[in-house]
Amino acid sequence: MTSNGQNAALVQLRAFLAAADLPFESRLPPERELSERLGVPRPALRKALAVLEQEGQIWRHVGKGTFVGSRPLDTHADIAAIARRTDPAEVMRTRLLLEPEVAALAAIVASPAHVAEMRTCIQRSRSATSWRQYENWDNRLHRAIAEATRNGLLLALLDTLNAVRRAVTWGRLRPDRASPPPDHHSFAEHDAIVAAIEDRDADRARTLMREHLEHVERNLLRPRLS
Amino acid sequence: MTSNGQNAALVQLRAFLAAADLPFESRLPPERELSERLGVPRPALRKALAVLEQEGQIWRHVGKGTFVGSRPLDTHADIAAIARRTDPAEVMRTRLLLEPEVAALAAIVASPAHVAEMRTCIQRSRSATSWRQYENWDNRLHRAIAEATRNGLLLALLDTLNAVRRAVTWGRLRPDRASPPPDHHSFAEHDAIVAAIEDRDADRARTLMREHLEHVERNLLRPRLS
DNA sequence: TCCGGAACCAATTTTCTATTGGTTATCGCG
DNA sequence: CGCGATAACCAATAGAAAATTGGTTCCGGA
Repeated sequence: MTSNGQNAALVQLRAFLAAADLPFESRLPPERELSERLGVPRPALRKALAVLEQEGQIWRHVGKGTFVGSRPLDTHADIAAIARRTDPAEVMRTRLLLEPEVAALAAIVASPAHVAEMRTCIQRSRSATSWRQYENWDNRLHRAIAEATRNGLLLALLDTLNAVRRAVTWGRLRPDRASPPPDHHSFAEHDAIVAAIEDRDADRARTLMREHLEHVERNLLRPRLS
Repeated sequence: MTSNGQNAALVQLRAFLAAADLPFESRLPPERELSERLGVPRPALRKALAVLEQEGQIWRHVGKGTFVGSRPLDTHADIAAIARRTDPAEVMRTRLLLEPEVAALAAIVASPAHVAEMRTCIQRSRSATSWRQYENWDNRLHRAIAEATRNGLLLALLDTLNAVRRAVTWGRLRPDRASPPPDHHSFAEHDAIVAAIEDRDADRARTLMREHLEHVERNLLRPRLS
């Protein structure tokens, strides 16, 4: 029992791949054509292909074909598509996971100019005359903290997160009549976070940011009381 | 000059919109059909539509149609654009910020099926016969951990991060001759991380993931010694 | 001069067809 | 019976063709 038809198929397939020396991500012939070219029945060829796929050398997909290399994970960073498959709670949980760490990192590497930018945002948010204005400056503040990390990639990811958040929250906007009360919890919390960053106290910045977002989350669930 | 044909068109269009009471983002009839229904010539209707568009009540696009509400801002995060403005070090710092928290969250909410998936990836990575195969299963493992958080948005962000990482690292691939040695540091570290997740020990999972990535980072800077 | 009508243009969606990996049924051979 | 090859069929995908739609141009008539 040195070789049956199926093992022969695997050997021939390996030989074919070695001989072809295909570049990465390139497509190899469809199964029907390949089975004919190698003189191997399709079921046997499929088993051989399954082995190679298990080994991670190729990947296949119905309607697309068989490709060399590893299956490309979805690179479609389409905001709308993401927003369709998520919800406000998930957005909040993601912010809660990300932003405390961002604040901690900002505390380590932020420059005085960054801190000044944060202070400006806080001041503008305090003098906002509508919820829309307030939210605008609140967003700018959180982005300023992200900028302070001096990590463009991280910033891009947070921008994506924010775009999704806007897309998800779309439609259920606060009535633009009133404005945030002077004792709104966020004001003091924003101050404390920026102070921690200025003090280079990463742990405190992280904790305060987490608590701040938890308060925001609570207000989201029970929005209309002020 | 109380009303000419064009003003009449605007009035009729407003009446139509009020009567229809269309939900947000919904499409209204194409111009040709609408002009016939309202008994208004198309040029006049178009001017009326232009007014409404100027007012921000509707938006239009060739081939798509006319819609109620405000034009959705097309924010498709372009992987290539991000990759151009970053570098491997930044990618690593971002992973170091994100993935420990992801591991901690996974430890809290992962299901046995998720853990089994991780174990499979580890096993496959151990039996890899080339660095490419190893990296493939390493990626799948890290993604399995992200999936275990049951947070689709977080998963999408990590996929974006990975796409950027690939784009940045592109070209400088390890030679595919050798294979990872059996005592490669990642094997034991992967095992420990998944064990911590299975034990629902979030703190341990976070710490182990951070240490693991720090080792990976060190190996990236001084790559060819094994 | 100005507006309505029609034809035309370009971007987009929709529809149809061909392709492709995956599955199932059937037959042949040992 | 068991195993595998052949063929037919299925579902997902890509690609081309056709239809749709907002925008533009041109011309005739009031």
